[in-house]
Amino acid sequence: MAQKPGIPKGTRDFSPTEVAKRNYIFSTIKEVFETYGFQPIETPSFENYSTLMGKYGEEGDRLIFKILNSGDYLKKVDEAILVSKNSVKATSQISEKALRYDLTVPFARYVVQHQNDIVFPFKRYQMQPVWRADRPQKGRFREFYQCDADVVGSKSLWQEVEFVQLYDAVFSKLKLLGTTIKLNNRKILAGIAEIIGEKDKLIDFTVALDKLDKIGAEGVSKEMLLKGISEEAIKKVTPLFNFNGTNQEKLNQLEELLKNSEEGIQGVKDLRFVVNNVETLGLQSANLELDVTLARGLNYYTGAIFEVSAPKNVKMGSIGGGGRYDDLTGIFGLKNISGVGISFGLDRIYLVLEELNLFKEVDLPKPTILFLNLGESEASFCMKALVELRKHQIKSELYPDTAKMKKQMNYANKREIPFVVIVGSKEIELDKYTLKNMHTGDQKLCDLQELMNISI
RNA sequence: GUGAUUGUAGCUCAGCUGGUUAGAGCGCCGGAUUGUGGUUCCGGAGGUCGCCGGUUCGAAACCGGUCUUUCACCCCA
Repeated sequence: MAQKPGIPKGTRDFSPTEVAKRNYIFSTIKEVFETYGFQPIETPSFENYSTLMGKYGEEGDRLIFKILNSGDYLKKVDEAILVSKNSVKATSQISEKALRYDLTVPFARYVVQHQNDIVFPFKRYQMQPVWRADRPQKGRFREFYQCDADVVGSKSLWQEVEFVQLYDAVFSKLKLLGTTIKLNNRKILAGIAEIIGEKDKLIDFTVALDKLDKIGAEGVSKEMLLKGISEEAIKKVTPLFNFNGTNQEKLNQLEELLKNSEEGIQGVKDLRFVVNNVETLGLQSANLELDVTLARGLNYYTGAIFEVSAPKNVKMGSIGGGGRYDDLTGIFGLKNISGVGISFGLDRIYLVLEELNLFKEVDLPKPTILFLNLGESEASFCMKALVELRKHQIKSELYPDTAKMKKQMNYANKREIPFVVIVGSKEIELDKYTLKNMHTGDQKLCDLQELMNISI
């Protein structure tokens, strides 16, 4: 009985056209990365279990794909753990490898491991798949690509300015106009938490605040109360629920609100540097928007936080994100190295471009000329011509089987091959080729040199 | 992990409140047309109705479980 074919949940096959479109995005991002001075690295698809675990929070640990040990892996597990059916404890005993969850942690590991060979500040980019054991939904897969660019070993805020420009450059180049680059700073969030006297609830506070545009001011207040944040504190942050105006106006408001928090004031200063310089330099198509509710990846970001949303008419989660982490490599033993980076979500960008019909005509690698196969000696004659054509980079192929002409013509038609060469006994005798233009239907007898002059 | 949702031919889908040989369009293969494709006409192959179990005289249809699809929550790109 034949097995029904299928692929795991949240994974996809890509057709030639899809691959071509994806490559178009890849090469665009890559080109801009290199223009900005980044160099590529690659890391393994899977890392040591211990390298990844505990780096993304409890939720992250759950979403990491673990790889089962080889051999009789249950034999070594403590009897007590097996009996207790404690999955978490058992996992650490039956798995010592796990699939990459993002590109940042492996990069941190890379930097520490190769610190002696790296010239700091180190600017690297990396475009590889990552895996998450998430439940798939719109724009969310279990295998997807991230395109990251990070700088380690520099605390300069010019990097933040450059990353905003880089985002703008890529999306402009992709003709994806009207994206919004949201900018925040963890110091602002920490400052606010300090002002309202809920410093220890920073994470709960920001996670709730992050949902403002989704559940509204009322929903946010409710969630904050639920997390044990006092009513009085919530009252103090209400101005943030209606936070608008230009970036400069927002900065002024924040300055006033945070005047009693040293950290908060530093955050305002940092943001002002970035905002002012981006304003001076200008952006091609993106909008830079200060967003105090932005709180993604707070587990490790310490300074700037970025997130890019697609143009407003497209319903899609963020298509990019990033931020600064002052002690990126600390967990692997290299202290005082600051990192800042951004990421492009290739698969989501693809969906957005598709929805907005922004893929230019993709060049599918397909032959310009198909030689029909009308028999063994004819095929042999054609192969000699093919050798020459291919030496001249002319994409060409011979229909592999001797089949009816209708069938071979059909094949050329379906693959949209623009030219067909017909060689029968007549042509062999004349040492010529009948070249047929599949678009116009015209055909003419020509020699090898004329075949080579085909340009399409 | 929680809550919904989907699953019938290669593809897109019909199939009435359970009733006997499960249909269409497109695609595929062959022929009309043995050195000429896209059009047309004719013919053909292809499905244990996602899987397992239950209810029933009888299940593609009803019920339960499981997998899958899509979506929301959580979280994230």
